[in-house]
Amino acid sequence: MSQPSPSFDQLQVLLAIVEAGSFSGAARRLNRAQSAVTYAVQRLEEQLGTALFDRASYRPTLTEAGRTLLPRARLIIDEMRALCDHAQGIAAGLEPELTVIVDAMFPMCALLDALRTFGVRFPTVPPRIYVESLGGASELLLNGTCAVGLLLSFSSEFELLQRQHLSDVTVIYVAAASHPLSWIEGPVPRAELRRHVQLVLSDRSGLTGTRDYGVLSPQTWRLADLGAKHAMLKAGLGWGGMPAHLVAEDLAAGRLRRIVIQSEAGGDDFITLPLCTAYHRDRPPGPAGRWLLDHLSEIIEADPARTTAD
Amino acid sequence: MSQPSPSFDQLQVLLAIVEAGSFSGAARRLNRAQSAVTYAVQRLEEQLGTALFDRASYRPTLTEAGRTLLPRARLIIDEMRALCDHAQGIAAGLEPELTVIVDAMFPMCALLDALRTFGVRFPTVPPRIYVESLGGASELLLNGTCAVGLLLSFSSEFELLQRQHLSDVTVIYVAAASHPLSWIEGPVPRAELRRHVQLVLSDRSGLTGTRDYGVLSPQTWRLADLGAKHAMLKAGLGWGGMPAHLVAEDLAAGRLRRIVIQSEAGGDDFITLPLCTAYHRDRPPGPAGRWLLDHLSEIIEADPARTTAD
DNA sequence: CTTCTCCATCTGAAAGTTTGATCATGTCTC
DNA sequence: GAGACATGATCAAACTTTCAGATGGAGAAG
Repeated sequence: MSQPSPSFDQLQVLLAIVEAGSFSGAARRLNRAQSAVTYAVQRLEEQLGTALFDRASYRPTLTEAGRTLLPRARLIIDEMRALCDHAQGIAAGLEPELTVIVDAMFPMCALLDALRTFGVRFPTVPPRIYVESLGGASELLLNGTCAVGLLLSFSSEFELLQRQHLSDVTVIYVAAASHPLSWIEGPVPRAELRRHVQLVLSDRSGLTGTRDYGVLSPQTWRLADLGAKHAMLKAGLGWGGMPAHLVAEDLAAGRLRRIVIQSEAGGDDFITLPLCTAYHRDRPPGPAGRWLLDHLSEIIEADPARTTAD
Repeated sequence: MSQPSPSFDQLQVLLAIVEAGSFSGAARRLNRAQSAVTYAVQRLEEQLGTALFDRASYRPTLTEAGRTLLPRARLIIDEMRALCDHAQGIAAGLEPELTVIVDAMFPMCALLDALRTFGVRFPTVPPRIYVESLGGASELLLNGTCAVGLLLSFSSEFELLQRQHLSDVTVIYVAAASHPLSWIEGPVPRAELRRHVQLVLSDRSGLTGTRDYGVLSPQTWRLADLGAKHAMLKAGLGWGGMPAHLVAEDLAAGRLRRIVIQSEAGGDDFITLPLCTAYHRDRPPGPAGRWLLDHLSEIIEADPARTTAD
């Protein structure tokens, strides 16, 4: 019973008629004969099983069915146009999609800013964002899952990744306001730190090896997710390092307190980790990926404060 | 340069191939010759300007372009199928859409329940909901904007509307906890009420005429929107009647207090307004509208508490 | 009343699509 | 490793769909 589905072209004719207000007007607009338009509409109506236009009056007017079906037709046409644009972009050398791996420590708001512009500049390249920590992040670049990465550049596998330094992220030590360490006035002696559980971001990939960064306590809980670490810090389950921009709000609101570590030689009481853009040498990104990395460099160069606060 | 857009049929072939895993499998599934499938894919690839399948291996595999384009194709096909279903529903006598006018006093959650089932039962009839108060509601039925209505049945124009009683909504008088009337212990004398501003739901349609319901104070503020009245009551700007089910939460939380009116003859201290379904006699609803009204009757008959609480 | 524009219909011609046969190639079974 | 089997590309012929151009009736405009 169901006739072959309406063709895409028929829907375009339908739209053209509605916009032009008449069959022959649509024919002129489409550079076709009026009889072709009439024919297309007749076939469409036949396939849908319902009249779309009321020809009783001089100007054809949409029936109620036509009126409610119209938005669906418009949607289909828009989607088809998007598909064609997408394909055309691919044909012109753009990536079909852009997979991005972001280290959880990376200042997300800089990336979001960049992606906003990216969406306008490359509407046909849908981005796909992965978030991982430490070695897990570079692994996605190495195994080809992601085309470009925004990473911490201390990882060990230098050879295969092409990297470019971006900026630094500041990691400070914090604990919940309810945590015993918060009660101590002034710098905290290292001996005291060792008596409390430290929450350490870990890494199931094994790529960062056994090296640990900033681990001061013998009692550690390992977490593979920075969000989970954040939550456990706020819950008072331990102390540990966090990127400054991720805890600024909690510090201001008093939910977390900064822990200043008593240092032997008056050294820094925070850690600076270098951020970088990266991609696999064997699979350099296309124009869209290239643009995203360059644009991020510009953004962060223009406003380095992003990585330390907000 | 841009060839004529791909046809809908070509996308279907694309999907069939992906599902079947081979060209000839797709051909069997579509009851067509294998050469037709090959031809369709070739044309599609030519029109899109990019290869979709990698034929190097025995089984054709999607290229990256094909993989990212596939969801778009699927979406278009689904939308087209929805359009056809919609049209088929219309052809079978269903309404193209169902416009419903709901009185603001009507217990919305009963309608939401009904609409949930409605969406499953009539996936091709998109509902369109209007909310108005009093005469404004029946007016939309009378002028043909809406096919069915859920109204208070005290309005005056009986002749043109076909109505069916549903249930009653209980209107009680309330004031904010901060309002002077809330401070009075026990029933409030009418003389006291007259000294405070009463918020009265009004009606710009003029259909309910000059009749007022439950207006007790000479000082009135008229509001055409029940939500606004609710907000102003909570802000303590006056006292007034509200459907019990809309203020139950506020009463429980103490934001609003009920006002019991001292009555001369021990009468009720609340108002009962009859609810009804309605439609214009000249434009009876189709199957979908009919179903919605009947189903609402059943729901409310099964659980009349909906209209008084929750 | 004339002229213009509108849409439906008819016709043959052009374009697009399908079929069935054939071929080269890759996979599976024994 | 040989034969059976399945796959995709290609081609020509039959077929279907779509198109342009001409014609006619009906409403709108002057």
